[in-house]
Amino acid sequence: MGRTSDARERLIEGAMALIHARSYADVGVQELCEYAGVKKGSFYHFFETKQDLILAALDQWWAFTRERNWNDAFSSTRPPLERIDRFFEIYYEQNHSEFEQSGQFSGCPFGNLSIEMSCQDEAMRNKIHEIFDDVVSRLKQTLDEAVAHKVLAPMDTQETALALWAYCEGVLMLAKARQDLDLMRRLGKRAVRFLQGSGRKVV
Amino acid sequence: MGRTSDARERLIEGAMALIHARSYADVGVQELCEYAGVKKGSFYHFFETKQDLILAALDQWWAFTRERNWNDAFSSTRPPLERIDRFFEIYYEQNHSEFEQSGQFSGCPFGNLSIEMSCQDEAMRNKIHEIFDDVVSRLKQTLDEAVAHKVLAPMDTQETALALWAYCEGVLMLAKARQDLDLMRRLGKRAVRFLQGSGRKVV
DNA sequence: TACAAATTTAACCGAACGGTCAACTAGGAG
DNA sequence: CTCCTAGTTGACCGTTCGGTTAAATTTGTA
Repeated sequence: MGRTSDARERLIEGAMALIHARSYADVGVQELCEYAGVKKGSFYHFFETKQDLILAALDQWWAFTRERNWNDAFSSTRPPLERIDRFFEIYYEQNHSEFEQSGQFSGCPFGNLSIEMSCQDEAMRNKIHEIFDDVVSRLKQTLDEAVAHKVLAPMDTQETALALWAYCEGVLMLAKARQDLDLMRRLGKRAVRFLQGSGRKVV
Repeated sequence: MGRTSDARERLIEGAMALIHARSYADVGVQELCEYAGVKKGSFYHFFETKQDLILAALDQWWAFTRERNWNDAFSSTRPPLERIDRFFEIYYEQNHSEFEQSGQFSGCPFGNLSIEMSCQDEAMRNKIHEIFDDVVSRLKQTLDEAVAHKVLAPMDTQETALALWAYCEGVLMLAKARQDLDLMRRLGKRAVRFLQGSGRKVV
């Protein structure tokens, strides 16, 4: 069988790069193909639709992110609250190096697609929903540990994990709107402080 | 002079409705015109470009939001922390009634456009940046008052206001990704609790 | 009533959109 | 060496994209 071909890989990688920097609707199949050095006919040999490519790209990008960043941030050698700090820090570092390469601060690829597509494409919304749940469950585990170690007061860790992830995405959005990387660094550092208000009822 | 004509108004109103529900790129000039019952030639009589219409629509929508919602939430008759609560509540109520009308939870029109356009259109990014600054400055005023009334510990109110707005947008995004209105209600109620962790250093 | 400005209309532009197709090429397996 | 198939190629489809144009029509004013 006619084997070997990295066209598929190049399409997936290019897709994430282009769409992260712009948007799903703004990047066409033609441009995706040119960027990857692939003819349109080949594109449709590997993927049924443009949506299909993006779904595959989301899978791959997410697996990569999980592997590369999270084993770092959520390493069990760190104290729980430091993991949260590191979690935000890694997001910052990534956007920082992207900024130095492209001169642009594009934010979170999942968050971006989520906003653009959630009301237009159920399959994509579901995939991103799953990814978000995955993040939230790791955050929850960390919070559980922090509560068990008594570095955080007892709280509804599931809800707080959701709130924490919302905060993270919100920080990315706000910093993107201002094209202000330093804001992201500063607001990231506040995450743990917010958490410390979560367990108690102070009047 | 040939006067009267609400074509311009109808275009602006339709633009916000359609683009809020979908996205800038996904809604074309043709569809905008059909929705408003206006021919394309008329569109370009009132607006130079599609971007021009959206810029005008942002202005109008923002003026409307300011007037209608904020005089409520930020009314000086409310205690400061209640204003924050009400701020989140109003966002919830709005999305709730939109959901009942359209069966869809579209999130924040400004946040949505911000994510889609910040890296593609400087004029739009600047407008949204200004809008965000406007929100943040009202939140800061409220926090200042809360600190002065000693219902909140001393803190950097500017940074906290930014964090609060980021949280709000993040909650909108997460709830949109899940199409879960109740999540928005619940996470909104946690906002004040997060604030109470902001002033102190608890170990 | 006449004039001019504001508005509407429909026909039109080239380019790009997502997607299809049939013919062709390159390799590995029998 | 032949056959099969995964992969490649470029021409092509109808539709929509954002935007233009010039002529017609409505309108307020003098």
